Amino acid sequence: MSKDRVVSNVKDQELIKKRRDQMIKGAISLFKEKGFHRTTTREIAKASGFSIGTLYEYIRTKEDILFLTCDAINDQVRERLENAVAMENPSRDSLLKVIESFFYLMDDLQEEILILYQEVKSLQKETRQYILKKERDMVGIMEKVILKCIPDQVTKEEATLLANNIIVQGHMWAFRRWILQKQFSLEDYIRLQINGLLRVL
Amino acid sequence: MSKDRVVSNVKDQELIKKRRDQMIKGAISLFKEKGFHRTTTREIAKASGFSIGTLYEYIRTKEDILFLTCDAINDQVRERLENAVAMENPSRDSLLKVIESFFYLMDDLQEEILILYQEVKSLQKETRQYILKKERDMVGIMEKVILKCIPDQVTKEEATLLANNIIVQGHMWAFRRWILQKQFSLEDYIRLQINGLLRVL
Amino acid sequence: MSKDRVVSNVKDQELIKKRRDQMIKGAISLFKEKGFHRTTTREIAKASGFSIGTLYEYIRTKEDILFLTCDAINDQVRERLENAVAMENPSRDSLLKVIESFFYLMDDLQEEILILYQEVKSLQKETRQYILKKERDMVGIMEKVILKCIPDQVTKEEATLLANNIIVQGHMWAFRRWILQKQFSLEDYIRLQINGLLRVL
Amino acid sequence: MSKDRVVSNVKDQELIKKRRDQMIKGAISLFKEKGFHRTTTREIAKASGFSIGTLYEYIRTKEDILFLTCDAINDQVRERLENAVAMENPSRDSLLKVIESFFYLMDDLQEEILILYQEVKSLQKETRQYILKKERDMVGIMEKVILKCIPDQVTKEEATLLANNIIVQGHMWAFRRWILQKQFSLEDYIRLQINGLLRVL
DNA sequence: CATGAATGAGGGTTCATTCAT
DNA sequence: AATGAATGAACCCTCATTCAT
Repeated sequence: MSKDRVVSNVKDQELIKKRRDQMIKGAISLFKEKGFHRTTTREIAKASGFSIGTLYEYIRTKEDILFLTCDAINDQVRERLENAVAMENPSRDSLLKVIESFFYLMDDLQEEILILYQEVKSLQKETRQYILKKERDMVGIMEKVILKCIPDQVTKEEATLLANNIIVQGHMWAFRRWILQKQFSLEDYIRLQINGLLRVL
Repeated sequence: MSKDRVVSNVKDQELIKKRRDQMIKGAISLFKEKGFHRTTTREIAKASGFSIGTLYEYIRTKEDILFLTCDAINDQVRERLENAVAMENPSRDSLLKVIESFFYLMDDLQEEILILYQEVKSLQKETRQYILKKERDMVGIMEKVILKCIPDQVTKEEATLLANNIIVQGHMWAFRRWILQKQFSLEDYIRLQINGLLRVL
Repeated sequence: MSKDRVVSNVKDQELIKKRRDQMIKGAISLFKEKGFHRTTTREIAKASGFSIGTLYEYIRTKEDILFLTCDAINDQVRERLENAVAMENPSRDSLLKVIESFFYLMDDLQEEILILYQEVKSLQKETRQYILKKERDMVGIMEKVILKCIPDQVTKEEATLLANNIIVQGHMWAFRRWILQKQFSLEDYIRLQINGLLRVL
Repeated sequence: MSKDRVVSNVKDQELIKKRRDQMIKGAISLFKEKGFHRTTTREIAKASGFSIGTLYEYIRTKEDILFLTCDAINDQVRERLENAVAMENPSRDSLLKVIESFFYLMDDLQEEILILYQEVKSLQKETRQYILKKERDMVGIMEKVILKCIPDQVTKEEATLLANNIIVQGHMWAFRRWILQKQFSLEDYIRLQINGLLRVL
């Protein structure tokens, strides 16, 4: 399990999950507000509803919190993307539906996406690569959907790039909101981007 | 002048420019390596070739260094983009040339782009907005090129989005290199992205 | 409570009192020796018997220490003055006794008085005024004693000035000791000053 | 000469005097505002109208400035007191005139007196004693006036104490202005204090 | 398991002083 | 004699982490 990368003094696995969920929730809201480096472990403990001592019963270092947080965000995105994918049968139209869902998802998780973009670099190499691996998996999912839905229109290579493009177009709604969300409504943004993609597909 | 947002004790304007250039150079190389927060002012001073006391003769706070650095990166990108733009007469082909140049430019300034993506959020609101304004200007340049080169193919709205897409496609070559640069050579990446855009244009 | 003007991370109120008492004791001995500005927080921590980190668990800024110190000195003087006052019934003689006690008290707290004279100005305006208010209260006590003991010999105005004179005559034994204590023994000083006052009273 | 206690690189004695006068003027206005420790040498240089480099041509250390300043204040007080004394022939009345003049003088030099009270302690032992010696001389002057004017009413001892009392009553108009000047006009203060003294004399 | 007081390395910043020009 | 850029020791304060209770 991915969470086993973080060591805890506590044995009770259920409790670990419960406490870490509290922790992640607190951390996300703080990281949104002030970023990882400007957030103190004391603040995270407080936002999580327990003491600094207790916090350290469930992690080893502050970086562990960042890892758990990034991982949780990743999982959330992935799960919801997989749900969207599962609902559709392969067809050009369903691909568009998936893309649309993904854009809505990104709108929903804007701040979380921002955290990923800005803080992953603070993870140690090994942990960072673990997170990036998951992101790669996400691209893989999108790529597979593309290849399944429009096998004749794209090469493998093109599908890979397309998957990346689509995902980054979702992300950019979050990380470039200071420019995009001033000029486009979410619906316009989705319509226009899908329009652009349509000509390609 | 943009640099006047940062106060210096030293009066000699030329010297200020010289020292700040040293500073920016040192800071960029350190920020690349360990990010803004993990870099100490002492390290920056050393990398710049002078003492910590001297460093603080040319800035007021550590954040000033980040601002100067981001601003310098921005200027560099902008200048080179403007050069590329200036070389071409308006035509569909020349638009492609500009895009290509931009992608090469992004390849060249990968690490600098990464700094922008990851550290701008550490600036104070006002300063951050100053930097973002410049980024908006950059989009404006690209948008204008599009509208000049292919006025009949795109609406104003589409041009705006296209400009953003192109720029972010350039950026992603930098910030997603862990995935893209494993699967594509720069030339392939450019070719494929431009191919995709061709169908749109 | 006056001490609540200073914020602490620690919750245990008794511990706060204990640690701050250690702190004040250490600070006084250092301020006596080298003054507020030449004393470092590390020295205060050391003199208090704990680490710099612990020091800052009980205060927010170095100035807080000065405030706590001044306030503690003030309280000490006041308490002992009130004790002296409480022991006497109103009469001309008892007024003299109170004055005498006050002079002995000043001899006892010479160095502390010096700290007040020299460092209060380093407090922020608001805090300084809080301390000065307490000093005004002290004058009020003395004034009341005068008015009670010799109501027929002095107007309200004269009592006010007299109270101030007496208090400053006490203080000057401390802050002019380099001249007074070379020429007078404490007993002589008290005798002579009271003699002078006698003619007035 | 007292000023020779401070070493200068510059030879021209007149220039030294001129520059140091500028310096003292600047320093006094800054010390009034923020005290010795919170004033930087750069600020003093600027307020004096020359560069930090020039400042250090005329002194050796920051403390030298404090010394020169205290000494200048002392001299000013002394000179004006001596003038007042010189104008009178010995008599009980002229003593009162001198005292009155002294009080007016203290009102005039309030802030300067405050500087003396709060900053002299920052001088090195030897220098401090030099300043205190001058203050002792001032007491001597007052004492002599008393003994000359009312030789039959006071013993030598009483005269000494009286001189100190008068001087401190003058000073307290400055250092306790936060309480006295709220309740008394200068004229009332002088009248009342002299009234008190009258009964003694 | 939970708590929170204690720790001290380390960070940003200041400023008296020097010295080459 | 005047200048002001350069220096670095030293200061205040923070905060991740530990550990006794």
